[in-house]
Amino acid sequence: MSDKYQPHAIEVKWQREWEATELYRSKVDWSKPKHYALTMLPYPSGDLHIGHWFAMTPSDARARWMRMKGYNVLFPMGFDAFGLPAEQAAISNNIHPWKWTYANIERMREQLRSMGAMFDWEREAISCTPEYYKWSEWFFKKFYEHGLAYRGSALVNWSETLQTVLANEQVIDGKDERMGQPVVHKMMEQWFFAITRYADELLNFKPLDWPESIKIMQTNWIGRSEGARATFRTEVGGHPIEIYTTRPDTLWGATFMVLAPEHDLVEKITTEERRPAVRAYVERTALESEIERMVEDREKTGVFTGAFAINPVNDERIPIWIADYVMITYGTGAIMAVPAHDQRDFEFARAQGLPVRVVIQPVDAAEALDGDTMSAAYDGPGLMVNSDAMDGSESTWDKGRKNPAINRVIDWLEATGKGEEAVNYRLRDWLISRQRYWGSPIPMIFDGDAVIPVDDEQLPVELPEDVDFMPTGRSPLTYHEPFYKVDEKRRRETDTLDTFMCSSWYQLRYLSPECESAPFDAEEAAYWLPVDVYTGGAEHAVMHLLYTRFFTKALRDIGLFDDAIEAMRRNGRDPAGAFDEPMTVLRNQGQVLGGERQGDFVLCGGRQVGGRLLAERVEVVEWNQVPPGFAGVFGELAHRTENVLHVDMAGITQFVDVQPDAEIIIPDIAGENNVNQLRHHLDIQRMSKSKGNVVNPDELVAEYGADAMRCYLMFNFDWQKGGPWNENNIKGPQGWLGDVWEIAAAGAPSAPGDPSAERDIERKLHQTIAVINRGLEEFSFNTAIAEQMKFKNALKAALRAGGIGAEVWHSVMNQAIRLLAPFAPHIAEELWAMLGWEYSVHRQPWPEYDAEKAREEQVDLVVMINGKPRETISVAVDIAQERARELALASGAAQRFLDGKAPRRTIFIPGRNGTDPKVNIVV
RNA sequence: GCCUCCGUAGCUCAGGGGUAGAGCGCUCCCUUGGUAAGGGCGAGGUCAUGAGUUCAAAUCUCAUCGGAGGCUCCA
Repeated sequence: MSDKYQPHAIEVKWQREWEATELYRSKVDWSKPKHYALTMLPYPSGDLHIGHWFAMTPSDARARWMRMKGYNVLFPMGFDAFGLPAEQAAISNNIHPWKWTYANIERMREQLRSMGAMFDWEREAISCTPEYYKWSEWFFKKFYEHGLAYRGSALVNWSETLQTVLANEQVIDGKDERMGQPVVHKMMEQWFFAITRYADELLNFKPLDWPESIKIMQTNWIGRSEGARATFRTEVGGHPIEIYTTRPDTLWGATFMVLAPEHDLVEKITTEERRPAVRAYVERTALESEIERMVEDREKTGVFTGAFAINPVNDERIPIWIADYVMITYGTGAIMAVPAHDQRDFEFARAQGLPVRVVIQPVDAAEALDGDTMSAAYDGPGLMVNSDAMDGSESTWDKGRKNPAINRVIDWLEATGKGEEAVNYRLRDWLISRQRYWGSPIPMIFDGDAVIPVDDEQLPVELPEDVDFMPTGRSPLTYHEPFYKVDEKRRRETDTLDTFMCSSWYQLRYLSPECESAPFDAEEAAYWLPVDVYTGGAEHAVMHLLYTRFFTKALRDIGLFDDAIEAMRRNGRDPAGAFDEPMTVLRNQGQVLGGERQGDFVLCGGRQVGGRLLAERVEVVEWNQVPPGFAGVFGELAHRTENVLHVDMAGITQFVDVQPDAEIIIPDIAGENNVNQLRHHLDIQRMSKSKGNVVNPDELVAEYGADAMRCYLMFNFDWQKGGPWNENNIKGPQGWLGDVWEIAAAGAPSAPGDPSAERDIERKLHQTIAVINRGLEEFSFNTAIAEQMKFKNALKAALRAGGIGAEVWHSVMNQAIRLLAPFAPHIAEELWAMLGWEYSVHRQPWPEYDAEKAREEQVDLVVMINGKPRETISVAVDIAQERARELALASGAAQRFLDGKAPRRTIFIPGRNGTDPKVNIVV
């Protein structure tokens, strides 16, 4: 028996043993309750980073805990393997995406194994294999057959850098989320999924236990608003211009209309006289990138089309303008402009000298609003004015029908046929075609104008391997004739599917990755679905997490879960609601950030010119070691750009220009030093290679062992928040595991038991179980581990104090190791074996919490005077209220403060869940 | 600008009307045949600030300040 904890000696050994004995194979067993724990699958970038460990190992601990609690747990793993990086590697390193991806997967599988997680590798799914994407293609076909996939022309986000279109969700601040390069709008014919049809159902989060922030983000993203649609007509030609507004109560205040520059009607209605100006404006807008259009406080620009429209509510003639503040992608791409009550319209009206007419007058304002003098739009409550029959209607802050004025106007619009109630969404349909090679082919064939799906028997349409990667960024499929040419007439679709489509259903493929007759086995789906707990990063809030919800609902409506529903019934389980949502519970982990780094402390000598020092000499010294009489600049190096140092000198930033021939002295770095070697201060921020603050999990495992790593990650952060990396803190969990090892290795004490000491450790054990249970339940891994550490201390103290008999010690150790198993699976397994218990600790039941055993017998009764604690009296835990009051009043503190007088009142607070009982005496 | 979350010990975080807590770190002491270590004792906090509610506020309410994330010409 080894008396020292040596992680490396045991970890690989147990990982092999677990695999050899199929410890983590999960099979359908209708006699047991199921638990499908899922953690987001990685992209095979080639290296597992600390973020993967942080996301996956706590999830693993929780899955293990559920298993010990008696659930049949499925905890699978796979790879989201299509995507741009593979293609970029192909272009720049001349390596085929297949090779690159598979090599990375091989490597990452090994890295994942070193976590000691309970992944069931028999269920691994990889999205870029033909066995997998056959079904991605098949789903596409099903969607197409059911009208959920369609080809449409739309203004799309086009990335010149990536040579592909992107979904709205993939464009951030006008740049692509991957490379951060500008995205422009372009009219293109593309494939879409009709996600907007599910907008309302996607807004229903009632069945979901998801973080509030994600629900809010999705709600905002879907952006439902209520209002009305109305049709204006052009004065000449009578072209209808449909508008959407959330403020139909201000229809009478429309003094002009604005169309988005891309609007279809612009060409038709523009007068000959205005055409040159309008064309110039439209062209200018098209060239502008999204970023330029989004600059804040941008001055409103636009041009008059020369055309007029008739306002249907009052037959008024108003000018039609075009302006880039109206977006073609929102609503109908055309607005009625009500400058008096909409700030944007107001700014535009003032900039262009257009009239402003008040139609909502606030009731109790000191002065009535006047369109000619007001300095900002008024969007508050009031009474409708200048609105014919609607005058006097009360408009409130409420939106939609809840607002009496809006309600009345909508009724009137509908009665007169001038408009109708309408709901609008910010959400657009999901653009799913990508002009890339490394993705699932879209199983469609063009035959002239006709579009024909590929026969099921011919699926999958396989990606050809013998393609040439050109540095143009164009997809190789577009010039690979054997692929696209079906025959003289017919041509295959060369666009591929957005990888988010592949990851929208991977939780289903895990159920039966080998299944050849269907995307998933109905029996497996009936047993395992839905996912009970899903863990992963919050960065997927509005992409993956919205798409996969849509996907599940679409599959349900197409009827693809019908067999599973039938199987569920057959096995006596109620299928109600089981296939409405993919994941019942969602929790997001935070991010592990780079650690903070102190800048060098520097002494800079040279001559002072203006506000800066031209340094001839810079020396790195010990913190605050400034020679007496030193005349230059000294302090922490806060920042450096090229040769300019920002030195923090007692809180004031001093600028130091290091001269080209200056002498740089850095004692830690041998040889001649240069300015680039100076270490400047680094704030806590994301880990990235360029910042040089990335940590490598493989090296850490080699140094500390997987168990210590797992425990450090769980202990040192609030999991749902994340935080800065601090390697120094690994010592805590490492020392704890070492202590546990020693305690276990020490063997049972031979002394006879003292019932009181044994009762104490037993009580402590059960109190610990309660806290760990709660910690795991709530993803509060840090508190669970802190409690284990405390228990270790108690165990150690008890052993030193003596009085624990062999029988109790064995029972306590047996349970303590089981408590440790989910967190540190290797050491737990080793100690379990070392103490002679049967393989495996991971097949043991979780220790049962016994409230009776956790109960304290004696507690301190706190005597408070006017709410301030003054004295404690040791009493029985179940002390009666009357007795407590008596004891409190008799206490020295009470006597002193009361000084013979009667108390004004006394308040008894019983001790509940661990708190002491109290009596507050008000004097 | 709007929405959400968060400010508790040096650090990372629990608690959440009723005595201010944990781990790490730190001080001091012991060990010097576990030693690039081990053991023991201890110090550390106006719970961001201000007001209100209450017998009692770190906890509830409001305001202010500070931090993180998301949305943003959304008609």
